[in-house]
Amino acid sequence: MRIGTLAERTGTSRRLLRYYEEQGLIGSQRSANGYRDYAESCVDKVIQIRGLLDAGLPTRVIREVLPCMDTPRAIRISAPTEETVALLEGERDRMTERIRFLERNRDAISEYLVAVREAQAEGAPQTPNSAEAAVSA
Amino acid sequence: MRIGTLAERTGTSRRLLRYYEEQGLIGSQRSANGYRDYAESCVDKVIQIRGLLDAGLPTRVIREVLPCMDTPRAIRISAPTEETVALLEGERDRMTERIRFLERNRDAISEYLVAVREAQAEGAPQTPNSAEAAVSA
DNA sequence: TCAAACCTTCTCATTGATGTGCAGGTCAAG
DNA sequence: CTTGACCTGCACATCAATGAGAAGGTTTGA
Repeated sequence: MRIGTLAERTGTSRRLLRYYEEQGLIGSQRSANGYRDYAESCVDKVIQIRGLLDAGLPTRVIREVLPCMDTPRAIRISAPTEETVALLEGERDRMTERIRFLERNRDAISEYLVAVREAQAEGAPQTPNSAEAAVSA
Repeated sequence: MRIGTLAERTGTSRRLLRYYEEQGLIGSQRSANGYRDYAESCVDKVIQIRGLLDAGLPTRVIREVLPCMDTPRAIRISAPTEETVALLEGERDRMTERIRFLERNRDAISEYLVAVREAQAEGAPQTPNSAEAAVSA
């Protein structure tokens, strides 16, 4: 498929897809006229890239990790070197750390939201902002 | 405490602490000589800022969120506007999404690592890279 | 008291990562 | 021939963070 189709199907701009290619995150064939020609699997790949970037992983890491998660999974074991395995183990651990971090902070926000609701429900049903004056010092 | 102490206790650079103040994330008193004087609570605050930034929240959002998470929690509810609450709910959901995504991808890496180990153990004990030739197409 | 070592201040400039905009040109279909 | 999708390449935008330099405060020990 061409870049416009991929852009539409993944919800990213054409420009960004070229950027990801430049960064080595995705690849493409070229048609005779020079147009990029993407495989079907690129759709999932791009979505995955978006997710990983949004999760805070830098492109450098995604570039390493992504080839190991090709679909269909079973086909490609692709003989990693020991260094690659070590790197992946490291990344896996870092991701676990990151997950914990996110959970802690999300929970803090959640707790706050609960506290706000409670304060609004019991404390000041008439003026929702009345807590401020009492506390703002 | 002065900036060097805070930097040491939070593991951030002095430079970055000044930057956070410039961004409105933390505050400080000034001593007679102009030196910044930080409250004890700043230690936790800075660590939390680090966590939230790492979680992908922009400073603009953290600036909104942070006053809501002051310790001790109970004292300050600080009357968020409805917009802030909505924003926080959005961020909370986005973080949950991110967590799910990270978990999925981390698990994919884990699975891959397991598959690699199995392949190495059973398939080709003599040449660890022999899988590559069979698959690399 | 003096000086060296260290800490702090401010400001301007820069880096690195993730994108976006746009100009100038090519290609293909109506 | 016009329109729209595509190409390359350069510049720009934003955000978080850092570097460097000049000037002044603080501490400590000779």
